[in-house]
Amino acid sequence: MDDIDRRIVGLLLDDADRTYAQLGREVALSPAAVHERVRRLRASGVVRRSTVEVDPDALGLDVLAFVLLDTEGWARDHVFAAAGADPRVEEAHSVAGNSNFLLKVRAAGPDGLEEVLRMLYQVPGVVRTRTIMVLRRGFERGVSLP
Amino acid sequence: MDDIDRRIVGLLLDDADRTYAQLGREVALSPAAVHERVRRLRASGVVRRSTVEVDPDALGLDVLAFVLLDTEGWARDHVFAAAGADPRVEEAHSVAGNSNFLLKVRAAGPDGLEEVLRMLYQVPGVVRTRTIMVLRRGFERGVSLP
DNA sequence: TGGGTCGGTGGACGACATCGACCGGAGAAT
DNA sequence: ATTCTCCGGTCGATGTCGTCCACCGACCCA
Repeated sequence: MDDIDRRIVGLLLDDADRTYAQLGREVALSPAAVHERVRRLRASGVVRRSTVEVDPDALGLDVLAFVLLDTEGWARDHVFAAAGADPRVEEAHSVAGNSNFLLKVRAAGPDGLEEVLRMLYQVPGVVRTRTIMVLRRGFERGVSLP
Repeated sequence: MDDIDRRIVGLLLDDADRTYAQLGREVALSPAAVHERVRRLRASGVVRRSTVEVDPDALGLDVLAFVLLDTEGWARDHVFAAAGADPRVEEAHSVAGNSNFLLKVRAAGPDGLEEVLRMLYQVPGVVRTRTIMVLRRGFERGVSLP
């Protein structure tokens, strides 16, 4: 994980369609050398997978909300399992503060969000939810390098 | 944007390295037909770009937090602009509830997070922040189709 | 000094993306 | 009802690119 690796990761984060020849030109290496570095970045788990960034609205996913979850007792494993099983929950974190968990939920309409909330109340230990509705998305980008 | 398009998007979300031949087999279409559909999905903005999912820890980004932002007056444009200029802010949303904005911040160590907070207080209108620190990431996946 | 290892180069090969020519079916207009 | 048109598909050709292999130089340590 040297500086060249970090530059390669940064370039791939920006656009994973770059060819090895292009990457090689940008980091002053042969295509084969870049190929080998990327292979190792993937093998070591630094690069997990390549995916595609989509417009949620185009898929009808027009509701975005963050849900704070309050629980009683140790509920982490149940919460993560239940949340992970619903594709509408994009993220789940255990957090510090007044609540125990924070989920990011994206759904097609308010009904979808409500279904997620109902599902969450089935989870043993969950006693309260507080939903922060997103009015307007400023931006959503993934990890990006400085 | 028919059902086949949705299936293609779902497959690309899962793994964008699939060849057109593979995609074609999965949706019962020729490689060329899939190629044309993907070209149009990109042109129409449904698919924005292809990127790579990385392990934040491998890049030293070990701090994740959500920051609730309280403002006075109309501060949206300033907030989004300032937040967008800092690569440590991965998301920024205008939200309903007790606070006006919700940011997702990922940094290398607590110092990076504090720098982001200091930067935010420079933004005209910002009067308070509340930071929700993530103790443990359950999962972070992007949009996924049911 | 000399062998071993690691990471790089260059070239060859086959797979794949990409394009063009052709084709068939659904609608619209006559 | 028939013909025209257009959209979206298949098929096949071509050039680029990913991928592998053999070789090489630098560096480390005995």
